[in-house]
Amino acid sequence: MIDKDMPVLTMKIVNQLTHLSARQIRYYEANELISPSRSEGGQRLYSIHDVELIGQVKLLIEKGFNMKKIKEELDRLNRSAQKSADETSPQYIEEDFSTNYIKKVLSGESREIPLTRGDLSRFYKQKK
DNA sequence: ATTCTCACA
DNA sequence: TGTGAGGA
Repeated sequence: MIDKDMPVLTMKIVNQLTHLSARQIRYYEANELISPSRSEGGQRLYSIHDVELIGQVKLLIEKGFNMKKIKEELDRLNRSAQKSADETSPQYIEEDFSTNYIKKVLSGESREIPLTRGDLSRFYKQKK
């Protein structure tokens, strides 16, 4: 199982997953919209959860929201969705399709990854 | 080969 | 937001 909060994705992978530039992704971080961890060498390591967040940010930007508004919106969505998530155990990705998919990405076996936010969400399952 | 920070002829 | 410099 891969925990959704495990920091295992490099910038390159996230670029492919989100179709966003490293510049844009770092900019989101500068505005406290995401909080990737760092490797010993200082490289950012993103979790699946981070990627989902980035996808939401991308959508809101396309709707014309500025960074301040997006942060407020994200916080609001988080608070309402967190109440139910807090009581449950950590979320996991299904061991079959999504895990194999992630492994392909991590191994570099899969180069082009035309995924949209909507596509990505289908890889996850809420564990109750 | 990748990513990081900083700064803008 | 892009991009080049300079370093890890």
